[in-house]
Amino acid sequence: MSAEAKQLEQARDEFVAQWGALGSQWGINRTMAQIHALLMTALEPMSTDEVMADLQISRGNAHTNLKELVAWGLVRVVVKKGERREFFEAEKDVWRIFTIVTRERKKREIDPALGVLNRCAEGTREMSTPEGKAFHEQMKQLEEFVGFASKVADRVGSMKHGFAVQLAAKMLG
Amino acid sequence: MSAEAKQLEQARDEFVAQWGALGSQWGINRTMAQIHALLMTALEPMSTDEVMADLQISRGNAHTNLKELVAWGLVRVVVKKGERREFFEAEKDVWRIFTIVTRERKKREIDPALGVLNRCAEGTREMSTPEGKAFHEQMKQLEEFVGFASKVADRVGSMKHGFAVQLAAKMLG
DNA sequence: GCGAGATTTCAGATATTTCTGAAAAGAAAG
DNA sequence: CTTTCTTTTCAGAAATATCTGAAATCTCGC
Repeated sequence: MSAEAKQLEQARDEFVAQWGALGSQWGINRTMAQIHALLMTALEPMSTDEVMADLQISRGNAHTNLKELVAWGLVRVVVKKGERREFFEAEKDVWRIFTIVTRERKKREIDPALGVLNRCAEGTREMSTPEGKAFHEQMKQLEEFVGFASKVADRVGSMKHGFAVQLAAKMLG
Repeated sequence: MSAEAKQLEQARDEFVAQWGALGSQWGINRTMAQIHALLMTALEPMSTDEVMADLQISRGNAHTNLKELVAWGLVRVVVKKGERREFFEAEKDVWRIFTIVTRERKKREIDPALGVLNRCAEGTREMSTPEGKAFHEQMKQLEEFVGFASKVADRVGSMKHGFAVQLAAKMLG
């Protein structure tokens, strides 16, 4: 193997390992993040067995996390002709990855919060004591803000790349 | 206790419990999120012992998480005259909470990612094989995007509320 | 319908994170 | 300096999350 190939392998290994570590920080399963990193930097779709071998993980683990990535929409199943096995291919376009993650995180992090705040604000609407009023007020403010974040996430998550770039330019300019 | 006081207590308990559960989703320790919820809805600063009693947790746990919240900047230590103990008070302004969390998450989630991508892009800059070029290209695109996210986070994290509202209006309008 | 190859599931094993409780260290008051 | 109240630390316990490996299920070609 050439020196360059070795260097590439090393860089890719670091990327996979570190992306996995970062995943943990992001509240994403380490293995799921590693598989994502592996597929993002693969030239060809990979089979479950290839993923297992590369990351040294069990079939069950590989399977579960591949399917989870497919559920997120970050990975597609690919069928090759003449092949009975499934192959997996990651979305590589950075903007698409971002919009997918935005939508997914909104669903998991923002929407449930909004539900809680709604109920807590509603249940204390008519209160007359200072404690009750203060609590209701705090819930209302949180609800308003999170509701706003929800709208922003929707908007950003469905933006076309070009439009986002324009908006960003305005923002940073 | 009046019916209204009971209802309030119930609403607050739900808020604390659910905010804690949400914390987990967000990659934040459950207890830390619960303490934050408790303090955000407290009229007066609370002592460690009050927090322990309300949440039914140990002193070590209460202490560690209170100090972590102080380190984030979401909670302030308050000294009352004639009192030897420390009291704790949460930041209640929603926009300030948001900017604090934005800065903290940037530091923990975005900056380290940028470091990894930088190194991986640099280490493969001069490669000549298709594999090497493709990998380098992918790293460069990720780096560019995450670098951009970093700038946006900085900008948002230091915006005044009024300005953010204006920008948001443009964005959602 | 049967066999071969592939996917899916899940009980138990591991690893990781979080919590407890008590001991040590610190700090104000006398 | 000593007492008393408070904060801090941390080893071991408990709770959670994740992974393994093998058995069950599915699916295609014949």
